[in-house]
Amino acid sequence: MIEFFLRNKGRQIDLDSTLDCGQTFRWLKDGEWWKGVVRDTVIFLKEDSEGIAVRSSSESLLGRDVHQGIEYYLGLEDDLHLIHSTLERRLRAFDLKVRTVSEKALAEASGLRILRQDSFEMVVEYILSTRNSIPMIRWMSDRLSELFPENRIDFCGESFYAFPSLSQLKRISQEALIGLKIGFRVPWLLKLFSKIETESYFSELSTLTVEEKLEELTKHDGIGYKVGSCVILFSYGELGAFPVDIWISRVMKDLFAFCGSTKKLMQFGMDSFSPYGGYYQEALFRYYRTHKLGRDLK
DNA sequence: GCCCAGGGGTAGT
DNA sequence: ACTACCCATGGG
Repeated sequence: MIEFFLRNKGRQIDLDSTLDCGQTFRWLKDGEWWKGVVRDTVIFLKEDSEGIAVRSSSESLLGRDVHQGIEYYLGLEDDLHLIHSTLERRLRAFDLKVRTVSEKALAEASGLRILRQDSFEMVVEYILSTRNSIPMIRWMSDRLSELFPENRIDFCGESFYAFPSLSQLKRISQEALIGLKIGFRVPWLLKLFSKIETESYFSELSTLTVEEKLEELTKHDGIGYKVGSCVILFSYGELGAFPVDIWISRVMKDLFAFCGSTKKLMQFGMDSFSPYGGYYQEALFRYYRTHKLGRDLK
């Protein structure tokens, strides 16, 4: 076991809002510790005012030293001061209600960071997210991982499962997926698993522009603008991506009196809050959900 | 652009 | 028990 302490050094992070805001599905809080699997490494995180205590099952993470791997994964390299001040500048173009609500939302999300997750895992999990709740997405994703005993990692007396690779999922049967209550999403996943040749297909998309990434991802069944922009934001660190779900479309109507298709709302968000629309979107999403606002809108 | 199926868990009443 | 609601997409 590797154990170390990651000092804040002025970089704020709030693990609760970062790991429980809908951008990631498999992290669980157990007492004071957040427990999760990043690729094939089990990570435990515990936060205090000085920084984050880290326990890791491996010395390396994402092809780097685990210290640097964690900093990358948690988005600690993002300059939150710059991001928030840029967003506040963009917000000056709007009226007092927009600015007031947005500033509250941003203040409450002051330690929320965008993660850099695995692109293949994000694609599969966000296809599963279609018309689904976060606990069910977590359940499906965990059961899917447990189908592969070779993915088990024992750490600190508990068992964890790494998310399956594409080559593993190519071997999975339609019946097995149906058994995981994946329902109408099964044909989308089967088509994806058979069509894509190597997992590097997804990581290679990182060199494309946001528009090109969206165009490529939405070629696949089960990936529309919402799922595609989530993958782009949460795995490629495209901080301008602006996923539009039911909550964000309520926000757009409530704050901006803006109605329209997912694509139009997404484009409005990307254009208006460039290059950090993703951070603004997460703050609004969290604010409206935690305060249960806008539910009487459509 | 509009409408609708797809399935099951769960929180609120 | 019953209802409304889930971080939508694809096809008609």
